[in-house]
Amino acid sequence: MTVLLIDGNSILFRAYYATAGIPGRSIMQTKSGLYTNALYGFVGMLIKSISNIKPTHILVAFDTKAKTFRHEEFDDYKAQRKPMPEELAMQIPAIKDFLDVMGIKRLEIEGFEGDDIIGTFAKKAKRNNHDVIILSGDKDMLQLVDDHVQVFLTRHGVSDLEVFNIDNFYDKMQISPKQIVDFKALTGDNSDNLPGIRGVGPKTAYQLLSQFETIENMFSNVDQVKGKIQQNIIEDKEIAIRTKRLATINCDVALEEDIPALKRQTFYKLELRQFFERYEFNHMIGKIDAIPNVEETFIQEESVVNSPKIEVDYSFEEACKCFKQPSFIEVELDHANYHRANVLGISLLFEEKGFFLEKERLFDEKVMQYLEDSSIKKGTLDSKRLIASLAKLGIDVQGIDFDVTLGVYCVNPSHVSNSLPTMFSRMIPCDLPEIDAIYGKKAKYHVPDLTVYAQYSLDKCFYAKRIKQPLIEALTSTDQLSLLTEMEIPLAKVLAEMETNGFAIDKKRLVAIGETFKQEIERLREEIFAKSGTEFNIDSPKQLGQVLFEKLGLSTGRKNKTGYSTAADVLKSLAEKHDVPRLVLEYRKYVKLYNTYVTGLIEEIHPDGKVHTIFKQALTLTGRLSSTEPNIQNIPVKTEDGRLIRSAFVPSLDVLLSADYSQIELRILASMAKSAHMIDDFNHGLDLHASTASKIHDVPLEEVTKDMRRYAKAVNFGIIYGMSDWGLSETLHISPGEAARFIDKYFAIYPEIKVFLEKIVEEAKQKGYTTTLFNRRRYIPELSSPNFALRKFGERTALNAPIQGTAADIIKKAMVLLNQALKEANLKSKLIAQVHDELVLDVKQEELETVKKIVKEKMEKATEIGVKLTVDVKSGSNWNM
DNA sequence: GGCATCACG
DNA sequence: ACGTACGTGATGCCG
Repeated sequence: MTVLLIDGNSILFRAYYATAGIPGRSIMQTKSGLYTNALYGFVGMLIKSISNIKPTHILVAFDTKAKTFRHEEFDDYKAQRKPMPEELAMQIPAIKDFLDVMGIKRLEIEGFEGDDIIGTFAKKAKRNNHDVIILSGDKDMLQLVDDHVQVFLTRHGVSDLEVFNIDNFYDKMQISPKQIVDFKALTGDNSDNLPGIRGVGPKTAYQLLSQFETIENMFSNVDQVKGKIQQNIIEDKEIAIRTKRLATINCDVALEEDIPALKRQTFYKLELRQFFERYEFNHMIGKIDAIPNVEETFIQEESVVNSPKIEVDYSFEEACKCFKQPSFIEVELDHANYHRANVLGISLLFEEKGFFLEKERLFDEKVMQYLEDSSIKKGTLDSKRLIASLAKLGIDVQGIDFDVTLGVYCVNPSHVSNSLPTMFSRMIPCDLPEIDAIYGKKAKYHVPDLTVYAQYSLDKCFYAKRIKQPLIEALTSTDQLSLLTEMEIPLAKVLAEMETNGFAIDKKRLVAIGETFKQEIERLREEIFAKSGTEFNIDSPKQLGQVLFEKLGLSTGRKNKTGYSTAADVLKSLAEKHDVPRLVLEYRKYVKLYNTYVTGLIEEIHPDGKVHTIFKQALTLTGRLSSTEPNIQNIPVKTEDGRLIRSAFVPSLDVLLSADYSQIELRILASMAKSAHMIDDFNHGLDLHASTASKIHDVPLEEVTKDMRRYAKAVNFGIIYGMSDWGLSETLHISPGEAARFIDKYFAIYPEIKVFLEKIVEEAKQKGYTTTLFNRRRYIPELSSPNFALRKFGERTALNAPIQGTAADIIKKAMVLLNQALKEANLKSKLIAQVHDELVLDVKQEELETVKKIVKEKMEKATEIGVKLTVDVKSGSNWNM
């Protein structure tokens, strides 16, 4: 039996200072701003120790903030010690969490230091003939070394340890373990603020201890000490005796627990893995298997799941008998992109039994009836994926009333993960494999045996079913259930239809446009080479930087992590001085258009001549959608050449219709802040930016110049993003002073806005999250960061998220209402895209006027927010309108 | 796989 | 003194 006793505070300090405060390197943090450097060092040290020492019992002892008997006895004890840095103190709860996850005993006792707890347990352990290893960064611990006790001291960092035991002790220290305290009594200890005997340094101390062994013996024979030191010894005797007493570790602390309480408990890989994910120690996840558990091997089944999992039943007849019951359904596909995939089959988890139906079975009448029966409720992991996948087989899935991913998204958008095991294990113990473990990834992608993916599929349902109730409870308690059931779940169906509808692309036109871009690129490339006098890879920021800043000697602008920035604004400022930066900007524009929007887009065209994007419904932290494969939310619009790309987006019916909310975020701001002026301007159909400009400059509306409007517009937008005077000055190319005056003037005009912005940040700080009109939450942990920049970031996020999120809510509601209205009116026209504040429809010519009316009506009336919502509707033969 | 860049609202 | 507007996705380079 080996007992490992760890001096928690001492190791923490070592771990913290080993990686903090190195010039030019900031303290390790997670994305959300949690400091993790000490945690990281501690975790690494502990895992290494467990692996090497394989202790049966472990204790981590901590100091408490309370005073100890040493303070009672000596006011100045450790008086000069700086307080623990805040960045370290805040990591302690995480370290304690880690110990709990690892099943390791931890202890702190008021009135005693960690040392005393360790000394006491060491004494108990050796009485029972256990081997003891003490881990610390503090040399004081060396006094505990004896024939049963070894001390491992940190040397560099926390994982490089030096072993002290009874055999090597004298060689290393030239004194015995017991003399450590005598040595301190003679020389004093600066770190504990303990005085020694004046004039006695290490050399004299060694000499005195070899002569007298202990200080008590020395005092009894002080006449044998020569010279001036004798006088000091006599005068400082009491001080030295006190120092010895204070430096001596108390090995007789009255403890309730004995050695058996330190026995290591089994740890669970899943919990540990969750812990590593939470603190972004990603590379440690792969090492979990190597950590010896209590029984050396991980007990996989024990209490990982409380109820036995359900085995797949392949019997079709048995499945049919359950078709009156609600179920959880998951579809298995042979491709990551469900629009390009073939259905392998579906798993159905009923109340007690689970089945897998292969694709062919889905066309059976009884199955189709079950799936299309809206009165029988079904839960899913991703309803949009299920609906779209089965729609291709001609099955119109009905009755979906739950979607666990959307449920988690509503509870906390940051809890949604690409990895189902990660997402599930936040709520319940989960040993579901990663999808890559079933299908492989990249080049290793393959469809495994039916039995493999069928069981995997059913397992997914199993976990989904188990977290349904906790999710509903969570959503009910936060008043978010209707956000899920009345907004997100109905929207999933609408989005599935939109994606399936697809957006038609005029490929010939796109190719032709691409040809002209290609020529431009070639021409610009030659000219750049000629004017810079060298041939290089213009696409490499590194090489471009060398040419611009070294060869051509242009003045360097911003720097970034890898070198000098060659970003657009930097090149723009250089364009006046030299042709090359101007040409590079042109070149980049065409390369972007060609690579991303010609070549890239063409690859995304399906055999039906359309692109079928995937709207990510549970990804953004604000509630917006995002779009991938291809992203149809960032198709160029700002430049003439860019708009050519848009002209290749065409109707598959007769005509395209685009409807966009006019300045919806500013209207939401006006509404939330109850800004009378701003609400009035919007309700009277005024140009808000012009109106703002007129108020700022105190001129009539007619006298507002273009520049005045442009400035006002920048301020209006900046408000939504939580701008600073500096940020505004950068975008407007004015001085920060001028920008600050603009902002002051703005708040004087709209005082309610200022109050609102302050209130919303304050409330977010207090609650830890923000909410939208429809109770969507975004948690903002950065608000409590000690890091100034992160905290400021949190504040900007806090005022942007409710606005951006409410806009997202409103258009989502409008989409559900609009889709419903189009169906009820039996129209063939259909929704095909959403771009945050814009909806695009593919319209039958004869329905155009009707559809325009319905779209405008549904969007403008989607929600009443106390400010008029205005929608502009356009139509055309392509998306460039 | 991270970074820089640039497309959108 | 800090470090600098919110939210996304696709691409090419580079270690």
